[in-house]
Amino acid sequence: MLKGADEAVVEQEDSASQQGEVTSWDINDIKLPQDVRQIDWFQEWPDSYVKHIYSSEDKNAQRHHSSWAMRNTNNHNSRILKKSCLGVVVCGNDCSTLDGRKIYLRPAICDKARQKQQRKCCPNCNGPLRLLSCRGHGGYPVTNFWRHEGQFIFFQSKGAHDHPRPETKLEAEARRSIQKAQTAFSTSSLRLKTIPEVESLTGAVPMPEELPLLLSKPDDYLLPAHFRGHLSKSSQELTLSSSGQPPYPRAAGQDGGSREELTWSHSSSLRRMPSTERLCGVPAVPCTAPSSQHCTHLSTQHVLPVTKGMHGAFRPDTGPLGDGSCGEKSLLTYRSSCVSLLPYPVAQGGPCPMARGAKPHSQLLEPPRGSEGGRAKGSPQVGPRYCNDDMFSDLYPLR
DNA sequence: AGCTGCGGGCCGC
DNA sequence: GCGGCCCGCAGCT
Repeated sequence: MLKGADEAVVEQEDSASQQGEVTSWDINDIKLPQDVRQIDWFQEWPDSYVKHIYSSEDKNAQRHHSSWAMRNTNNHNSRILKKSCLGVVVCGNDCSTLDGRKIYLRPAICDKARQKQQRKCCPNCNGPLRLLSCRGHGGYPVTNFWRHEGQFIFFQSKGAHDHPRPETKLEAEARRSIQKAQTAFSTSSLRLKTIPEVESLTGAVPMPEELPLLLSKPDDYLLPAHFRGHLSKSSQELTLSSSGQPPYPRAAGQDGGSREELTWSHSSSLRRMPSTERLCGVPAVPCTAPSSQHCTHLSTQHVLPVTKGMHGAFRPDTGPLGDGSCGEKSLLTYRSSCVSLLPYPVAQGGPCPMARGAKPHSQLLEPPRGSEGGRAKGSPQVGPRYCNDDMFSDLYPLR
């Protein structure tokens, strides 16, 4: 089914792939290549017909993470894990926030949770929510395949997402946490209205650091160990939450470079706007009395300077060359639908503009040294080909 | 509560 | 047979 189309695109992808790199494999092959010269940095937003080879040490790959909302699909093959895209939850009213952003929520993975989610209202206008299904693979959802083989984890994507990017998992979790916290807060506020302690909370609506949110699981999206060490816990959390949006432009042709992205991938632009517009048009949670104050707090509180080596958290922390600093300072903020990114320096030809489809500059991703030939001592001591995804996220126009 | 992986089963092609 | 999908279960966070 659809094999003709698949193969055609795969061929295209292959031809655009790295020089000499073996990408002729298919996830269904009985034998997958083990003479891999170069493994990839974890791709948070794989799109189009792409293949990646990750280190088996890569925690994100181990967990089969994706920032797309992918659900497990039974393909009756225990060796190959298959996942299909759930699309994105949009506002049924197609509302826009004050700053023109659209609502792109992450569909819950669990069926029941998703149904429940769709009964909820748009956090912006309280209108109905609508699930925009993914039809990027011949009318069917885009599918991702994962297969562990030897010291590598093979990834293959089939189909090009025909919908905007949803929030990342972390953003969705954070939003839920905020929602819970606010609910709890409003409840306790009512109850404790006259109790002095409450004042410690006020000033405020729960400040981000007061919220039980933001990824208390440091390795949820993993940072290189060296980077982790440089952050306070809260900073880590914030940084991790920013993982989906590395401060680097995405190389043209990344992940097979679907052109469609240019037209629909505006969700990325949700995540960033000038600091002067940092007010929030999108409450992180449905607010009966929307308060941009909350969001302002969030957006300002979640700013942190990020130093060298940070390309988003999707870098193998234990994988080969987890280092690979590209040396750039960035300002990341937590970017829920409510919170925005500061306009950190967008890499223009940034330090890590690498993508399989963007052949040039491969030296940038080469291991600092001693990696000639891509391997050492028989192990895949090679530099992942990417720093990360999203390189052009800033360029996507709002719908 | 929600995410994730697994596997049985059904359906259409 | 293959691919898509639904469902329930179990483990985990």
